[in-house]
Amino acid sequence: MSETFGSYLRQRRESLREEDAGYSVRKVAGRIGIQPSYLSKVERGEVAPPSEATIVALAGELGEDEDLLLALAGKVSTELQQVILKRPVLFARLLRELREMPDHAVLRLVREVRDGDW
Amino acid sequence: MSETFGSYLRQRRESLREEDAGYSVRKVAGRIGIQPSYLSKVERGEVAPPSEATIVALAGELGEDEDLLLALAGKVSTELQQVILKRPVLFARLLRELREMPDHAVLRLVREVRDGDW
DNA sequence: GACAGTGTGTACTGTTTAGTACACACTAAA
DNA sequence: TTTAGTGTGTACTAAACAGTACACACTGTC
Repeated sequence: MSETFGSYLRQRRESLREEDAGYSVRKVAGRIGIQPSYLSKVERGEVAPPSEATIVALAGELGEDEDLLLALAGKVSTELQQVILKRPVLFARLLRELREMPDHAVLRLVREVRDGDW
Repeated sequence: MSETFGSYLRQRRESLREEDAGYSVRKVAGRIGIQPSYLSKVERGEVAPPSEATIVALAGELGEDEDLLLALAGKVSTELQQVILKRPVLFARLLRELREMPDHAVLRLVREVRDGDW
């Protein structure tokens, strides 16, 4: 796997850092409660992406979308998994059906459901 | 967690066994390539559910739905996860939107998509 | 009464996950 | 020139995961 997660994280953090010195490796690591050396290794892709909890904390700290960041790490949030696990066969069918659909079609579906003429 | 996976498995296997003696713990374990003692422990919930690969093999052997069996083990197939991971934000929104929807509404959605007036 | 087949108890194992703890070398400021 | 702050290298680890290997006691059959 190409190491997108780490470099994405590093870019985002360094970008925030240009305006706020509080976004050093040490400070960020300190705020989310991990070792700076570990965050450094994560950002450089020297180790695998961290746990879901740590990724979520990072997302909060860096103002990023949790689902996106988790996806870059190859993970689906347990929250979302719970949704599927309650009706596995049904959602499995839906997802497979939607696999090849273009974004805009799925998006239209989302809106339809939300605006609920159901 | 209440041990639904193991007992479900055992029930299914013993039911098949009534008509075919080839569904003993030993025979089934042999065919899917695991130790009988391990399958026994799994069925009695003495150990955690097996890996995805083993569950899929069991589903094939017992004529069960893979997604259902995986769900009983608290897992979502990596195949399905891949579908989500390709468009994480979009599918996250859809799934959260559908979380509270009744089965029949979701099912209607599945049909609509399949019959593709899109 | 040997024999094949059954389920299960006990003990152990390699691999993966998700990190920690500490030290080092470098830079900038006071 | 001490001091505070920076990123990173090295070494180690506890817990979880996903099983294996073997032996035992029991049942039915030939």
